[in-house]
Amino acid sequence: MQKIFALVDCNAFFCSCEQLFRPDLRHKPVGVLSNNDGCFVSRTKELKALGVKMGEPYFKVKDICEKHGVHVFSSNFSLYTNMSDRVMLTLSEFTPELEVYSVDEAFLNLTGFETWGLEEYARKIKATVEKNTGIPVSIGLGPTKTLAKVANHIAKKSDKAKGVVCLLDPRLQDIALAKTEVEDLWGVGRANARKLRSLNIRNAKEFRDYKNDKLIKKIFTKVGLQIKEELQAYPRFELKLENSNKKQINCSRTFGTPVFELQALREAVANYVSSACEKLRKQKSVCFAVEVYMRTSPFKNVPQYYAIEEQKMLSGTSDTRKVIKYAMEVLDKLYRAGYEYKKAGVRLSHIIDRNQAQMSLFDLPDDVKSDSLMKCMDRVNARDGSGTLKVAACGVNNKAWAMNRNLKSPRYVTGWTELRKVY
DNA sequence: TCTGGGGTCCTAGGACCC
DNA sequence: TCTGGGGTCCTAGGACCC
Repeated sequence: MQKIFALVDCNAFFCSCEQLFRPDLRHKPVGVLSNNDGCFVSRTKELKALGVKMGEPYFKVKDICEKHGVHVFSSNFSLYTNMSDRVMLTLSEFTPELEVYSVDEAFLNLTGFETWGLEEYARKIKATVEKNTGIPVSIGLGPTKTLAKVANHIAKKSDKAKGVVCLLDPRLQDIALAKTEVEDLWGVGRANARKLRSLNIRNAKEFRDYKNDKLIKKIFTKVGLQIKEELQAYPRFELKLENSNKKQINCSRTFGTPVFELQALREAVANYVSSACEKLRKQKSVCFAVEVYMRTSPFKNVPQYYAIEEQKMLSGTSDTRKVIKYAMEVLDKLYRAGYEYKKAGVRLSHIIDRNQAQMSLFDLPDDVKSDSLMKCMDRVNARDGSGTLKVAACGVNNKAWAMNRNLKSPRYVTGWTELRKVY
């Protein structure tokens, strides 16, 4: 039986979330900035029309924004993840199999739904999501994930499509692929687009019909060939269903103001470790290694320094205090005085399920006391806001390194409102 | 003045083993 | 001085995604 994939993608997701609580901003140019109010990460179509690009640094287009009365927000991730949960919950009612691909995208398995009238069904999904959550979405349908992506791309751009495009008919695939530039394909980035162009492959149809598979595999690896086959309507990427745990957990931030002192770096890194360990405990895992890095600003004409090192641990842990201890050893070793530090980060890796963690002969695994302390901390922070309870190394005030978020919207969705995830 | 953050997957190459 | 071949595991780095 032919498989059928749908890709549901929220339109200008972060902006749509902000507009929900500011109906006066509907149909206006609105943008959301990255952390530290750095660059644009979400734009309404009205803002795109003003020529503001994705990833554009805010300071470069501030003039244009002020001139056209653009409403600009700092990012408010707790709002976005909360809204994302609601969207995904609604989608889960329409399919037995849902893959949450990112905060604003999901793949649905609609195989065997033909009898319902697929396009009608997709329109019903779209209408229901918008009714339940207020978030507008576009939907692409196809026999493979890659073709569903292409369909979605067209659904977003075309006025005629009214938000839904179905690419199950091979004749429509021909037309759609001929109109799709190779760099707009899912999985084709800058480097591989350049390679394809050098073979005189300009659009997705030319790629799909290219004869030399061996050459594609050689210059573009196995994945390149899989993409090509997906364009030929052979499914190569399946839905990823299991709520899979992260294999590495990062936390890094650019500082609001540059940092010179070791003590300030220690505080910042301790905070990043805390947040990473919280995520680690949430997925009931432990890690065996922590990596720390620090850097100066590559955009600034000052002496540059970048250092990174991993510290392995003798036993798996998710105890914030233990990981901080290891991280501080690395940090102290890497730190050089006299540099203007602009960013630091940590990465937890070698992550395994807590139950599978082997006992070590040389180091004590997390004991019951550690577990209950961490549990208590997580509970309080979930209830009263993150950072209510922390370990002392995180510091308490005077955070020169804290993020600038001057344009943040209020806390619209408050308290402990996490929706149960039972997709 | 002001340029984000968090992930995954693949491959090549080295270390090691028999 | 001569010095195979195949397998596995790990890591660094590249590319890509949203």
